[in-house]
Amino acid sequence: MHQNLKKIGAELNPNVSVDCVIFGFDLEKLNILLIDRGEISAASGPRLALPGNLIYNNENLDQAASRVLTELTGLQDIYLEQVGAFGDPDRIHKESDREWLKSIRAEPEARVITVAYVSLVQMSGYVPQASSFAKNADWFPLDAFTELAFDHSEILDAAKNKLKQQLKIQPIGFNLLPEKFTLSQLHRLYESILDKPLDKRNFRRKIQKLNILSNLKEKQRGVPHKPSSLYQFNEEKYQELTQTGFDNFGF
Amino acid sequence: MHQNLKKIGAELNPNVSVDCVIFGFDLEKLNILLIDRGEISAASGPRLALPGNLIYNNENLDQAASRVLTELTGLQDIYLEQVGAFGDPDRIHKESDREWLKSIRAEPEARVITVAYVSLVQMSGYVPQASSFAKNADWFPLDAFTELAFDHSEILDAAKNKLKQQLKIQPIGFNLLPEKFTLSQLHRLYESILDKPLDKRNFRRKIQKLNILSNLKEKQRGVPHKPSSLYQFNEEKYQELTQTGFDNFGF
DNA sequence: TGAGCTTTGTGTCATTTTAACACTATCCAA
DNA sequence: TTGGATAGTGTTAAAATGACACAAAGCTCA
Repeated sequence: MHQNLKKIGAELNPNVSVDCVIFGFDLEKLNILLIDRGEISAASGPRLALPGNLIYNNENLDQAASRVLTELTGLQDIYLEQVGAFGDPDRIHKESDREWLKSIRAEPEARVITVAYVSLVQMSGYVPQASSFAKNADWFPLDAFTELAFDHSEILDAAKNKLKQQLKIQPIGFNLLPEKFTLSQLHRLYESILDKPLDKRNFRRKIQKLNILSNLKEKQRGVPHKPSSLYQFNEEKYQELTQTGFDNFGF
Repeated sequence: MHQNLKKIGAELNPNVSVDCVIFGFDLEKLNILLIDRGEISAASGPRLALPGNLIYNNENLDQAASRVLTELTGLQDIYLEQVGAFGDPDRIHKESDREWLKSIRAEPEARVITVAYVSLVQMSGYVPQASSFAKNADWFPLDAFTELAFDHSEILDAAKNKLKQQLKIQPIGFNLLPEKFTLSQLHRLYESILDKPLDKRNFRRKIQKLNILSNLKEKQRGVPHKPSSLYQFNEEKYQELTQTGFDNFGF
């Protein structure tokens, strides 16, 4: 039987976990990083889940989120922002979830509250490598979605909303786009996050007024249409604006 | 010695707590509801703390917050909104805090992460009644502040910020003001929350355009100056706007 | 009783921001 | 060379913002 361990030092805390919602952009649409839990014998629940696991007692929540993300997917050095805590007593007790937990946890029946984190990365820079209990780790398009394990669909929704809000008070894009990018790509990114079309000319005017873009005197090559100018974020101004924020970027 | 209890059913969870940041408005300034932990013998740390305690394993976080608030301060039926989780491993291990925890917890050394909640109430409607381990519960002005127990000052800051943000995307005031109130009172409320002066005329113009106020054809009485018109929130429109929100209420 | 104190309540104007809208330029491919 | 695809650009009308000052109304107290 499972006994509680004394919760000091570097022991896993059986009651608190972290989950990571990692968004990636492939220059067309948003994707999310999920792990595959593999075949679940009896009740056939969803196989996909957010990367997440119990915390250790000697690490803080932010550290735990980074560690867990790395352990399950190999991704490193990602800035994670807290979304909030999820603590329904039954959140992990669906039949298919319990079965899986039995295979990976010392106290599979323990009540676990989880703290969710969100981040944005440039997909091409991060190739997931599954390990630990993740059978696989990969990017999945955010649209056309199936159900996730536990309450992870709910967490994903909360993360999406957080992201939308964030967009209104901070510049976003630095982590999601390659170093050189086109305004159309940035435009698509904003449309993906806000999940609504934005007028092209108005978008360009507004984003330019933020004064965080440098127009490299360089053009796309090899595209079967008029080539676009390439831009770069002015890192200094971008960081400055990230710190101070703006009251609203009213789209 | 303290043994871990099996974490099922209605047992306290030694690793997760909730803390409540309750703001009240006295028509002049913001106040916050705190409990007094009483005399602490040895190390003389702060006596004041946010009302908070461990959760039970069979309740969700929102329920736990409501219950704990009621148990410690007597306040009931308050809508609480989550601020976030705070989980530094040492957040409750200052000397004065440990000493106090020994007197009220079965596992005073356990690692505890806490989930913070925030709410707004009309002070006059809620008279705190301390009980449980709260020696006293009362309102304290938000300005001119001393340190709080644990990491509660940090939590308070986060709650204040949450409140400021909220103000920009939702109407606020319904819970904080008496049924009939003046525009000046609402004005002071907004200034208190945003912690900056707002132009009187511009404020009035803007708030009126929201279309959530009914001008009662009634005036203040007995004030030693020109009496103000009294207003009421149009509950229907207020709720509607609370649901849908607005993109920005740019002050 | 009227003079003084205090707070209410109100409008304008210049500037900025917003939303809506369509056509030409450039490159590649066939 | 033509057709297909995307890039890039400006105007206008309407709305929102921020700055700003003075008369009206009630109370108090000398």
